[in-house]
Amino acid sequence: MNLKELSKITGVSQTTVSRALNGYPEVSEKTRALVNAAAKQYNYQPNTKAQALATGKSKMIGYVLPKASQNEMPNPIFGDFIAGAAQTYGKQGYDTNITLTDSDTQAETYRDLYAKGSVDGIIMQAPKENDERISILKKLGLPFVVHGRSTGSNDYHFVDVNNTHAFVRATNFLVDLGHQRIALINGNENLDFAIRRKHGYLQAHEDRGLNVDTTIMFSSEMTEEFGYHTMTKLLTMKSPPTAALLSSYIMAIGARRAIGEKGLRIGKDFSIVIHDDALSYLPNGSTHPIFTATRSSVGEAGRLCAEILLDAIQKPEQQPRQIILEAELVVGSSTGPAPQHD
Amino acid sequence: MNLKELSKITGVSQTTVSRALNGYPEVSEKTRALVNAAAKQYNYQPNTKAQALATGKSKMIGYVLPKASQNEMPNPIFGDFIAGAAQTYGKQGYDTNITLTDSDTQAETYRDLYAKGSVDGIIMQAPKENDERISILKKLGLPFVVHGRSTGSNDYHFVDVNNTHAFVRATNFLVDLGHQRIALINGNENLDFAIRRKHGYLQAHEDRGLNVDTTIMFSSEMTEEFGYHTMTKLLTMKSPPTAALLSSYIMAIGARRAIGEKGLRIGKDFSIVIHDDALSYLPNGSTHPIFTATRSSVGEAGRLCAEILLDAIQKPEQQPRQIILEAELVVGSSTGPAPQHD
DNA sequence: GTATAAATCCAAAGCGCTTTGAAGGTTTTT
DNA sequence: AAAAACCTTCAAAGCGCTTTGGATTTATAC
Repeated sequence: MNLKELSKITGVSQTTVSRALNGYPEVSEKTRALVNAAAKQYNYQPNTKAQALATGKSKMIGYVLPKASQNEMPNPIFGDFIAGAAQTYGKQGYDTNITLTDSDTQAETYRDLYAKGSVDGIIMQAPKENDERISILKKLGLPFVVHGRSTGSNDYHFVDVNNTHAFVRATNFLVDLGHQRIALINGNENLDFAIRRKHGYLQAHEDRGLNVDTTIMFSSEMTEEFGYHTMTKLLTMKSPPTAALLSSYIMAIGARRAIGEKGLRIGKDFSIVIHDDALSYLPNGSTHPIFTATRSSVGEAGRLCAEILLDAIQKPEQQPRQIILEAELVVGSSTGPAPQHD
Repeated sequence: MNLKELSKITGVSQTTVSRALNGYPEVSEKTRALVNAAAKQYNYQPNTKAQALATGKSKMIGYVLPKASQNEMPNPIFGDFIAGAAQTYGKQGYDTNITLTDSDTQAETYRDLYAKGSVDGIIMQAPKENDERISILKKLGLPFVVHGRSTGSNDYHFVDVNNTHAFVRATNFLVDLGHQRIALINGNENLDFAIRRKHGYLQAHEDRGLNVDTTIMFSSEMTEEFGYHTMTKLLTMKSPPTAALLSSYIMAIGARRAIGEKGLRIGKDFSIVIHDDALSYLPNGSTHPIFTATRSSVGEAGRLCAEILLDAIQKPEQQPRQIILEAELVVGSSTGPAPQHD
């Protein structure tokens, strides 16, 4: 069923059908009712491609994800993020266009997406420090919002967690409990969020007059396995730390496994604070938190990104909106006073 | 940069430009080179909407995901699945169109997707028993492949794991170790895969002449928390089981937590076999498996789905291709002989 | 050298929609 | 009753591409 057919059926011109359906005022209520009824009856849906071509708007939001590869994996938070964003998209009739690409060609992919006219706006994820993608997107003039942010430039929309502050607080929390040697198990430090968390960790150390020991600072892809291996390594040191900050729940799972294997008790023998993205399939305890954590919902971030982006698409020339979410510090049973030295 | 401009620049007609770029033979190598060079220089990319409109192919694969809600959550395997699929899509220039919808309107969403001409084909996920979506997709004539399958009809493309057999083997493996009371912690049993796994579990019990105890069979959304609560419940029974089958790694993480809290040792005091989707961020041990598991890579399933779908799009009328992957049974340290009764 | 075939190229139509500019029909005003 | 104003509708152009059918040029055969 297309416009022409529907026009024939209703006996009014294509123009009128189009206008009736799109709510234009210059059509009588009589005809509008007639058209609407026919459209419903024949389940007429305007062809999106034709509509996009005619209007110049594709009603698509672009996401560019790195392909799965050795050193890059599908992001476990993506599902929750996009589900959050979709609450906003759905209402306004936007769909999501996902392009997968090798990470070294991401920038080109953005350029192509623009040249091909595939999307009206883009959500950029996992920004690095001085991320070149940002300048490219700015140059293209394609509306975009960054989930996270990129040190280096400042005039773009973003939604980020106050990662620095979160890890300052987390570190202080542990120091207050008497911990002096606190490990950091971080995400890949070419990513902006990981850099900021590290800064927070370092800053708190400085503030509290504690020495930093780079041999208990780690960063890599945030897998369960990395959490496990790192924690195992820590626990077999001559003078192991008594606590650790972990950048994700997933890594903490591995860390917990390592701690369990050594016969130690979390929260007693070893304290852990994690950053909790509030993933739906990994709730950090619904009543009482399992892990003490800095918590910020990635679904909520998705929702906010979407709102800002849709807004930016409608009115392109406006001040960058920059939202920095404060993570809440939730206290669970994975932390306790530092064990006393015998 | 569009066709018309490029045509003006190169001095040949739009027809020729189009043909040169799309590799048609009726254009001399001279002109083709000329056109290609210009296209590269100006980074010309054909407008996808116009192309789609002209050809009738959108070069988009549709996914319909349920919105996040109380009883439905973003699927943690989605990222890996789509990353696998994209290896295939990318090569052939397909992108992914994700529509999020309430789960009770999924069927309509498919119909709309078809009516709007947004996609050339669809990957259907998380099939239920007698899933109405399948008959709708068949009626529409839109190429689709199901990740999983749906008891009830049989004439469609799908890629599934042999869930029944996997859980027969897993159960037998535990029985061989002397376990007599084996719990089942399953996914939501309105989903086809969960039904099949349960069947496998039951069948093995029957084969081995074991009684089935429905009080140690559970099913729900596969979260860490559900794994934890269920395992806690099991361990506090008067006569607790000595082993359990779990439908996902995520749930096993919760189960492990519960077991640890009770001071028991996995593989010694309590045995666990899981189904492992081989998620990239949750590797079940790279050298030695953490959990004994029936393993089948969801990324691989994604790749196969994509291949079949693209094939089906090219040649619509062909026998349904149905791939049933056998899960491998990998033995890790989460299983051991049943503890002897005192 | 002309006739035939092959190789290149192009103008124009069409994909399904939106939107401009104009026309036909009603109602109101003078 | 004619003029002005508005309301409602429509034909046609245009979005950027592909593709048909035809035209023009070049190569091959007679």
